[in-house]
Amino acid sequence: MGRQAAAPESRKLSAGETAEDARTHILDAAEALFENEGYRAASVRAITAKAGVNLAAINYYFGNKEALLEAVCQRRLGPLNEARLRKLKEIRAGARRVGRKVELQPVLRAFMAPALLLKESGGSAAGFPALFGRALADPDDTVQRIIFKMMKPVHQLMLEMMGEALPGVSREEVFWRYQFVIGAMARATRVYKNPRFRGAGLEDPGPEGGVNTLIDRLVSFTLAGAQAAPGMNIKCKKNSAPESI
Amino acid sequence: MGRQAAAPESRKLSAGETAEDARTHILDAAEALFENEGYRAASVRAITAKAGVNLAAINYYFGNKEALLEAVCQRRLGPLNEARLRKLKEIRAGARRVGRKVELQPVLRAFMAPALLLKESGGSAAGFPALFGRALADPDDTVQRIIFKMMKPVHQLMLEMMGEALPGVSREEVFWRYQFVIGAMARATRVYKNPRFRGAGLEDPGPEGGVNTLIDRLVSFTLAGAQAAPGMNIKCKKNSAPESI
DNA sequence: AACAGTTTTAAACGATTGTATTAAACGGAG
DNA sequence: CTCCGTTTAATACAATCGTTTAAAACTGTT
Repeated sequence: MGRQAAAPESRKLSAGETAEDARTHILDAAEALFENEGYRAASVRAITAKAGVNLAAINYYFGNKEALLEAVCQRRLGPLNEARLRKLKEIRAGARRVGRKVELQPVLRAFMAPALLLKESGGSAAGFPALFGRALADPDDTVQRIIFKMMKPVHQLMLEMMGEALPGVSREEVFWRYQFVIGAMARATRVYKNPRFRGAGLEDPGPEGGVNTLIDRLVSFTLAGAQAAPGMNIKCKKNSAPESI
Repeated sequence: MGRQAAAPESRKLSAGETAEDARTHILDAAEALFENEGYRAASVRAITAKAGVNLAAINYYFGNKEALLEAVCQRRLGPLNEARLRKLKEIRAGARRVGRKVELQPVLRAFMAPALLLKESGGSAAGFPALFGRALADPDDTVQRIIFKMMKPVHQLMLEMMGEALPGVSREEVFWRYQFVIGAMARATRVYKNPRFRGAGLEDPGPEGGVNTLIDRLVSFTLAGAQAAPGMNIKCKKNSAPESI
């Protein structure tokens, strides 16, 4: 714990802002490597090499590798979750104003769109959704704790508003439908524009292969799924006709 | 590469079957540790210690750690995918027999049920679905290659049959809906019975908290999602009334 | 009992990991 | 210029990684 909090706090750089540059370069390199290799596999040596800084720079600026991961996530997930919460509360306020219950579709869109829109934000942020999609399933406890802490307010509000939008559906049922939404979105962030899936049934990006199309598909899928009547599909495999339409 | 294929091939053990026991103990320990720690983080020392065998046993029986992961996956995913393919072909044959198109609901059930049913198969296999759910998002290339190779036949048949069950839906659209199905299922395998999510909006396991309930929820959600009309939810955010129902 | 093949053991290998240390280079203020 | 706080640099550290080696222990057969 020797040099605790050695990060610069005086902030009186003026000329080249080199310190802020180094931090940013490290964050960018770490984001890219965490996305492609995972948290554990991305070594501090690889990160510092890619960032063009010295090996010790990570410990100097962030303390340790775990704090770096937290900073990487915070940089993107902070504004992203703020946008989500703002939009969700806006939706709820709008519904209150006209004395109606919250509508499910804009809620799902408010949750998913900000994340996927990062994908076409030219800069280095484009890689974060995939990184986050990975992190959701990362076995590392460090990753899980960081993600869970940052997502908790969003999770709570989403569960509350989905519950309101789905009257008569039990809390447990709402919980699971929200999990399915998360799963579908997380999968999308990892598959979209991933060269591994090129040609695996997906020939061209298509005439409308942009992120907006993907968001529409996700919202359409999860909206119908979350509104589905439960238990309709139990034990009707043999006697009924195969299709109706 | 020194001792290539040093695995026992003569198979003339008779008394205690100790060799097969060691292999099985290693597979069980590796399965549990891969599930909880991930492929990279689960060291061969931890695996062999948990299995109660010598450190060198993994290299002796499997060659290296990567081959061990492949064996772990093969042991569960082999029979599992066989069951899936058998059921899917059965469904298709049944549809052909009556001259109709394949129905989507049994297709989704045939894909998801065998995997989730492992969760309540008392033995060590119960941990595999979560392991597989993780592996789907694992950043490690080794993991991805193994999973992709084993899943390819299932993926191909699923895409084909979902395409048949969804006439008029483009191949690209079918591809994405299948990805959403995979994502929802993968998320379910990792959340179900995970102590981390206990109390996060899910108070009790509920009176019907078994795997069958989860499967029904998944099938219900993904069936409605995959059958949803696409693009219905575009551009209706501002001018229309906040809610209609 | 002596042998041959299989399995288990203890020890060590080189490589890589995250972090700590210590000194050198930098840059504006006095 | 000199000084001082900040940043960079090279190097070393202990720990752990997957794998290899060679000898010991065990097995059933002759």
